[in-house]
Amino acid sequence: MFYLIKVLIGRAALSLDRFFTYYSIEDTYHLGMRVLVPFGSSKSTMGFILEEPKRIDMSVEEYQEQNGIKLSKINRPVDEFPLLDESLIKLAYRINDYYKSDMLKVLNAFFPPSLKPKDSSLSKPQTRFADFVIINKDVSYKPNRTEAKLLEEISAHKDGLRASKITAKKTLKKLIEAGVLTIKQVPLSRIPEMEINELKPFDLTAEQERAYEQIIDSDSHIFLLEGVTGSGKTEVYLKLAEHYLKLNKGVIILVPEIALTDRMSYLFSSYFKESISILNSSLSDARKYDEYRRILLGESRIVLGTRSAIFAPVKDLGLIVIDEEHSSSYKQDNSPFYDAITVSKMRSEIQGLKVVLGSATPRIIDKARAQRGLYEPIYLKTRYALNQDKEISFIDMNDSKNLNPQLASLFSLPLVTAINENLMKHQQTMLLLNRRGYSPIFKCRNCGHIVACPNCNIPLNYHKRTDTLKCHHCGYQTSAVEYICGCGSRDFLRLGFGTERVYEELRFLFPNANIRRLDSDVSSNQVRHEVLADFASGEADIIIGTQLIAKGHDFPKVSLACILDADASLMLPTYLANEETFDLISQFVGRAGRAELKGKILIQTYVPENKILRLAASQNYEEFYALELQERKKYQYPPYTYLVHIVVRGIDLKRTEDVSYILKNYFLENIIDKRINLYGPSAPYIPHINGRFYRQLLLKYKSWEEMSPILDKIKTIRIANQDVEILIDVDPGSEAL
DNA sequence: TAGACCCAATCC
DNA sequence: GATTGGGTCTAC
Repeated sequence: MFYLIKVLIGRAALSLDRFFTYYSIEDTYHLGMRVLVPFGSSKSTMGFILEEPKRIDMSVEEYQEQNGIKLSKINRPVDEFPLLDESLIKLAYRINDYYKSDMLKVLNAFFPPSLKPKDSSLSKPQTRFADFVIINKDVSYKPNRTEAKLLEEISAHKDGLRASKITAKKTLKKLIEAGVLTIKQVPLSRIPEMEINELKPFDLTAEQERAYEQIIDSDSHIFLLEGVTGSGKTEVYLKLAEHYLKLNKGVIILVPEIALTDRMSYLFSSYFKESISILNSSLSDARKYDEYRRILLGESRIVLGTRSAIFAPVKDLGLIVIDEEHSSSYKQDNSPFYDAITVSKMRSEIQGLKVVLGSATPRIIDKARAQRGLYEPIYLKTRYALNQDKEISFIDMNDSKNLNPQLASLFSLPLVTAINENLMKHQQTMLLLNRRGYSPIFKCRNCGHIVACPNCNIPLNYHKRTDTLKCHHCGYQTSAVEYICGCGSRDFLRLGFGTERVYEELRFLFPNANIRRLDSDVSSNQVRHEVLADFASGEADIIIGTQLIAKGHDFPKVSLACILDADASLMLPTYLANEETFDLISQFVGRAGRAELKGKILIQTYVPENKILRLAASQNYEEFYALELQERKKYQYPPYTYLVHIVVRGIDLKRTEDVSYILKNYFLENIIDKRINLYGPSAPYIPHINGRFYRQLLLKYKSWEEMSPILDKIKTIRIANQDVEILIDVDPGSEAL
């Protein structure tokens, strides 16, 4: 009698995306465990058990003979308990099937860094242990005075006292020898005690109460909670989480990014105290592991985190909330290219749980699903404690009346006047420019050459503070002072504006103002926090930033908000350009005039009549939705068709092109009389990144049942062309590179 | 002629 | 992905 154990080898290779079978005499191996197995020439390789081992009632020798195969013996388990339960393994299979990935990449997305299959994590510290001293109550002993004092100290601690905290080592040793005290190894959490403030109990408004009841009572599984900023979605989430916790069920709350988790995590941790785990990328690997362990053991029942928290192994998950569901950060832009919203729906189908998608401006595709009855729509309309009184002006940057040759090109006359007026009133100003660095173009004064990235061949951005030239695409950077043009010149023009330059220009124009800058070049989270805190407290007069300043934060004293280059994102080569522009601008506009102050909004644009800009400025989501839906229909984009973006990349240009044509021919043969259209192959906007050449294809399809099997068979092409990578991005976040 | 180097094949 | 083994290249 023995057990047949199918193991997925934890090494990334096309030919290893299948099971290898081992045997064991013991019944210690179960679904979801990591194990060590001999593999090829290596004695010990990490693998995963993704199917429950099968008991075979004959000897290993007999079985090998009957089936004509040789089985190796499994070495040992890695974990004392399974990391994944049956529902998570089902989820992994579904993700793998939908996103046309491979199991190892999918598992890679599931685990925190220290458990990821690739760096086998065995040598790394996993759980930290510490010695704790506990009292043996059944041993009778007459302590002397010092001993009694120590015993008293220890008994004050319910779970024992940390051995390292005891100074009376001799007494300790003596008592251990006498058997009164024992040393116990206790797993230590690296999670620091959170500063928890008492949160006043609150009541939901009638409208919030209605939304809450509707979600709990309805038979639907997916809800689209549409509510403007300030309509109190967060309070609804809190009460929902509380409800599920009372039912002894777990909850996952997803937020777009760390900057946003601050307010939300403060609120939730104050409310749920030690039963919550907060996951974000700034945690150390060790802490991520500790949190993962707490979730796995059921110590924390509520998980608040960014995209990857959708895989949290929460016990008896009952509810998933996805806040700001329109955020592009829920889509992973590398393999397995999953979208947390799609994954949440899969978890819902597997586990029968409820999903709440919340947003003031839902993704077009989700709004359409709600309209078609796939999601249950819920509205929170009332905006409270907010001043709706706004004055919006569009500044036509083509109109010379608005410009002054003395001023830098991004500063129109009405803008400078408005900032001056606002400064005189001691009110705050926010400026948005979605471009970091000093200038986007670094051009030789002698020969006119524009300095480009050696990897990507797109213009390098000049950064003044570090005096470097940076590629915003691949991260390449080089010193600017030492740069010499091909023509021998060292004299360069810096053209165009990034936030760094706007900051410098503002200092020059308004020397007495207190000005701050916030973009992803502002290095640490700590500093970003300080910048935001300074501005929120009213200490700073002006803040210039990228989209980081548009989202989430509450700045009650802002009365002027300006978008310096509103058209920038309209030009993006994706069908989502309008949607992204609308989101960014409407959110930014929402920042001004939130309290008692009247808000003034200035929008600098070369297309002042553009409808998207107009609707965004007036935060008219419903009308934008209707308009954009017509556009999508006209050009056959989601939700009228669905997309698959295929990227081919390789070291060798010729091979990369060849494979892209192999794919083209393959698709052409297979899409005949199916509702599938093929576009490409084409060279993407940036055809060469980090020494690799890129080509892309786009598929538009109507039916996944038709599309899916065609994508499955790409595996054969992959195997036949291993020198070139083929990336399949189902439901891409942008269909062009 | 040993060692360096490269490529393809294999892994229960 | 890691290792192996075989084939070819190369330097003294």
